[in-house]
Amino acid sequence: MGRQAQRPELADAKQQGFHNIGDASATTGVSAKMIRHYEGVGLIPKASRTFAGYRLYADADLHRLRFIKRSRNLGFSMKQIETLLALWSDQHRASSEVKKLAQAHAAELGEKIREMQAMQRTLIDLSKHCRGNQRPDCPILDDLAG
Amino acid sequence: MGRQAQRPELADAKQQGFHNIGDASATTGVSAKMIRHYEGVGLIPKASRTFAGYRLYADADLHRLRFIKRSRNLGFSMKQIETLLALWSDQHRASSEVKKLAQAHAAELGEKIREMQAMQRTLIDLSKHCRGNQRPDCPILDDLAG
DNA sequence: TGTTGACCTTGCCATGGCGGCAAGGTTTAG
DNA sequence: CTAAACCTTGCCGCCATGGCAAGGTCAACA
Repeated sequence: MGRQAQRPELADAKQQGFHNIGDASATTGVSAKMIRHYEGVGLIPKASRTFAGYRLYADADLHRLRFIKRSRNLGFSMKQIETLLALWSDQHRASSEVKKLAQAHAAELGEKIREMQAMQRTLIDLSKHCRGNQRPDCPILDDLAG
Repeated sequence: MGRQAQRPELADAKQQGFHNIGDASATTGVSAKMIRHYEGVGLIPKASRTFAGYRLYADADLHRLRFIKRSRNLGFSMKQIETLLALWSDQHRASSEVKKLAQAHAAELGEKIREMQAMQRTLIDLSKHCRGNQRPDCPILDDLAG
């Protein structure tokens, strides 16, 4: 007990404040699958491992994962998040760069929103003109048929 | 000349009002690639072929392709379009079914629009609070970092 | 101590709608 | 006859994610 067991390792690491991928997933909201994927594509550094090959995450890694999660929640693409992460860890960044990226993304969103609203308007409009009863005549189909 | 050449076939078919895939693509706005794909997944029937294997499309096929194109333009999924096509060719359909599908899709769009608007609002809000200058301090990154 | 069940590992396949490229056959115009 | 423009099939890529399978590891409990 005073000495360490031969190769507990995971338990050891946890006592030293590390987390396995399940814990990391649970506390960051990023699925284990995606954590591995992010590692694969280089969004996060390669995790250290236990003797048995289990991935280990320190608090800084969890922080980074939460950053990614929040960025995804705002709809940023992986490529954009790559840039955001670089800016985040760059002490000499200009905030204008971050702002530019955020505004560009907001504009992209606006574009998509406008497209979808146009679709929605058309659909609602068509629906208004459709009786929606047991009869087959339907202005919606007529419109789609041209 | 009076007699037909041995195996013109494509020229023959065109004279009979058929179209090759290039023409079909040009007149419907659906890429040749996607026309083949739609055939593969059963959205459109298997095209007839010339001796040489070139696909041939009659006007009814073009009509169907335009229907699909317009449906895609309104954001319907392939699965939904499958249903729409079935309703279109069903003389005994109830227009209520079409309307229900259109309204359901409009609702889906509304949901996505709302999500994206929420993202956009957050981004714009964060951007407002960011100076956007040469200095590194940035509320956007601060927010992403939690 | 042995077993069980919950974890972890890698790797491959699927999604949705496309686009692109390659290697080959066909047609048409010059 | 040749060159260009078409057509064919088939495979790979995108993006971000989920699922499944076959195997190794670990923790807890009897």
